[in-house]
Amino acid sequence: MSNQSKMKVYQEVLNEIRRYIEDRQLQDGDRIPSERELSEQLNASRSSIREALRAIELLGLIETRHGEGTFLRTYKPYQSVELLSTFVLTEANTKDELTDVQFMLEQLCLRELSQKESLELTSIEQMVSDHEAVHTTIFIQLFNLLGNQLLLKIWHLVVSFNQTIDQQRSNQLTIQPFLKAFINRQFDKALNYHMMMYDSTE
Amino acid sequence: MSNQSKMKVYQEVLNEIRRYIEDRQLQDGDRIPSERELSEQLNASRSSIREALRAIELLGLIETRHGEGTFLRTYKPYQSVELLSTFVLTEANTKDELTDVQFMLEQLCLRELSQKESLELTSIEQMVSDHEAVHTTIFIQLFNLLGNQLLLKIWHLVVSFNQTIDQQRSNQLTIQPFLKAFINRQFDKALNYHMMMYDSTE
DNA sequence: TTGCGTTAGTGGTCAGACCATTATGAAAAA
DNA sequence: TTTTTCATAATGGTCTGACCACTAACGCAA
Repeated sequence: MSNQSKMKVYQEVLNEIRRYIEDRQLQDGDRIPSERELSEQLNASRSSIREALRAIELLGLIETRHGEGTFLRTYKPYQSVELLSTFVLTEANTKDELTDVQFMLEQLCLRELSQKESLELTSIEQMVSDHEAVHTTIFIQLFNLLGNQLLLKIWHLVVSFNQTIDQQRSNQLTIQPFLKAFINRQFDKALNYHMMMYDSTE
Repeated sequence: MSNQSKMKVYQEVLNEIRRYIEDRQLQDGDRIPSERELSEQLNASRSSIREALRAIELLGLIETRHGEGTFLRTYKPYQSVELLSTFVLTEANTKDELTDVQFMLEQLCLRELSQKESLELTSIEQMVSDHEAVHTTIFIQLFNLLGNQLLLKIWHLVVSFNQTIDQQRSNQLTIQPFLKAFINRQFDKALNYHMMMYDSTE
């Protein structure tokens, strides 16, 4: 490995793998070269390759199948969940910041939606009748309605971190009125209900 | 390693380390046993120990110092967020989405600031006289004023990805009035100027 | 054609070696 | 005595090579 900078080899490997994925526009389910191939191509020992792979595996970015290979995987944070929860709990600041950001992003989403003229509400309306609808599910739909995939990803990332330390945020008592207000385009009312979700649990 | 379940060794090691920290109530800066000690105590090879340690190092939970040892470190999600962003932001995001998100985050920041009663504006006021002040610099200050480091980090990441394709967004003609309006707490006016920065270049 | 066993490729794990860096303490110098 | 110097031990960083376990693919036999 070109170890020019004093960066560790496994860090460099990380970058190389990322670049590899980027260049080839790999997507969910696509295969990554075998550890031995990477070892040869990147001129690093298999140990170092593995250190990098194990790290991104723990992050939830890849999936490893014994005897088959290593595969890209859409980010599912639940690998690191338990792990982080033990550590993060102590840091009150961090927890608050996470919650705040999640709240602000959701509020942002609602505000943006309120300025759209036409909204395709069928998916939302379905959830009113579905009493199992959860906070996360709902906002996935709402962010989808906005159409900005990047914002959805960012929000989803924040949520996943937040879920490690915090619990189910809203109950049916606030969710149903919230949804109904939103569908009727009473956005101020919806924003109020949304705020209540965070007030009640904090 | 007891490898009873088909869980990988490095996963078990992860749990053991977590338990170790928990039992002893270790805190920021405390030392973790050396790789060789852990290897012996947990009955696992040093490679497996290292795979586990590298993983949590990447998460930002520990810090490693060559020749000294491995130390616990207060967890801040910034590192993980940054790492994940390189994977998440890279994926097929259109330039428009990046710009939109940047704009929305800045707007969010301004809105939040407008609701604060007291603002420490000295740092902002300095920039009015400093005619070299740049869009990025200004908003770093503004996000700092908000106080949420995570939001700043997210915005900054978006900007850094955006700058690769887009350049200097605002010129002095819009920046100066924007700053003055903000300082005088004319937030609606400031928001307008902010919008103009994006209108003119799009 | 169908079924089965061999085989090659892959990840999982280990042991041991060597290097680079740091801390420590003993010996030498002041 | 105090300070400096330097050898030594301990630590992380990296590599090599080996072996096991699992999977898929291929070819041969029924």
